[in-house]
Amino acid sequence: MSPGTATEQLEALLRGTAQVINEKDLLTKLERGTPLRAKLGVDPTAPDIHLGHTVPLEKLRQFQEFGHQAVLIIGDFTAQIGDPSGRSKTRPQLTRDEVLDNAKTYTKQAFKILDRDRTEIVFNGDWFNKMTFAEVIALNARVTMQQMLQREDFKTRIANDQEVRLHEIQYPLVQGWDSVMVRADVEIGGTDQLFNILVGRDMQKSEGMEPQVAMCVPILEGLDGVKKMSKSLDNYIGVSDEPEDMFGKVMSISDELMDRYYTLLLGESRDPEDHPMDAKKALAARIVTRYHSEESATKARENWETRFSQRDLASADLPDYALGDRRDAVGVVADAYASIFQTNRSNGEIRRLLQQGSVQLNGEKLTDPKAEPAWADGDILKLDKKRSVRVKVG
RNA sequence: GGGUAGGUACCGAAGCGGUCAAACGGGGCAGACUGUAAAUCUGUUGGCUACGCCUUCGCAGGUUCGAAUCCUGCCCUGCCCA
Repeated sequence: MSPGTATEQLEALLRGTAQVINEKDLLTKLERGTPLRAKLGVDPTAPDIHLGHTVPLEKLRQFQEFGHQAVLIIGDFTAQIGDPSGRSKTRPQLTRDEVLDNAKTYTKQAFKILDRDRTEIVFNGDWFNKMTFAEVIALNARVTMQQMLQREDFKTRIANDQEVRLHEIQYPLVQGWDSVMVRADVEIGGTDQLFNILVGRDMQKSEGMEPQVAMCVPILEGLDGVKKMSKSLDNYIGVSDEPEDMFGKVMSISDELMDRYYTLLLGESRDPEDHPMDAKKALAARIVTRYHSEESATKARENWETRFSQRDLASADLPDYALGDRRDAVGVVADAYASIFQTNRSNGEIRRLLQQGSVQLNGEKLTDPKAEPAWADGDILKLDKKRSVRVKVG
């Protein structure tokens, strides 16, 4: 992509955004022809980034492609406060070590999307950890309580008689101050960040700076299609997920959600002539290609087809499960879940799964919890609809 | 500081001396149907060495044959007042 005129850039940059405050300011800034500083703040509350995070990251990269400077703020400090955005409850606070660990993997993954050479990484702890209490108070004096309480999240919580703790009210302030510190021209964020970003504008104005443009991108829904994609809800597709997983997760979404993913992740709409399933396979393959490679996408697709369309587990590529000490149905299934799928299930739960006909051994339902089948090398053990393993003995 | 309403399983919310591992709804999980879709239907949803046993109803004690339910103290939250 070449820099293009200011108007061309504007048009491209506005694509896929939900709200921009305001377009005129953005155009003015673009017309100056000097590289803009586009800020994106991320709180490393969890190590892995998922497709939900990629929406603003892709937007940031678009700025880079036009020759602008990306400023990625790692909220090592803010992560410890906990962003109340979209939250109905106070977030648990993280320790500094957890945050720094998360930050490391986070940036590594972010560079799957961003151009490293045109990204400036800063930690907001660099300035906040140095602030004196007097300075903190002074920061607080810049805004009014009423302004902070205008925030939707707080309003609803208050309306529902739920607690709002004072430190949460500080969050927008802190995020806003980041904008001052990095002299942001534009701040990118999800629509739930609008309030915080606007506080940044106010802060910059009061510092005599030109206010940043608030650019909000839509929030990506998670696999359930309702709630926002997040690690804690376990409804996410991680950019580091294995190709097979990634492909499978995309295939499990609803058709409506697929349309949403098409626009938000690929920036286009799907061909309504295509069969929804084919469209979904295409989407899945493109996502896998983006974060892995075309080969792994093709492979993932083929394997998915033999496994789920043709239900041919025998020729599918399945993880190997080395039989442990226990040989009874409950023991083996529990162990397989734990060792291969990192899923801990209680014996009672496994017993239920067996009785409900979830488990199959070489295509035969295994319903007796106490059964001790004669396990053989290469047995196909299907734990549930989505999870199967190939048994290895000894 | 005073008054008042509360703290029940993943969430919301019943229960208010035994029949309570705790109604109901949501969510989750599994099965059927299918396109590993949605919708729908069914089952299930504390743990275990399982017709029994153990741990749960903010925490700690107490009353009682017996407590989520009664009493005492403590902790926490909302609301009103100061």
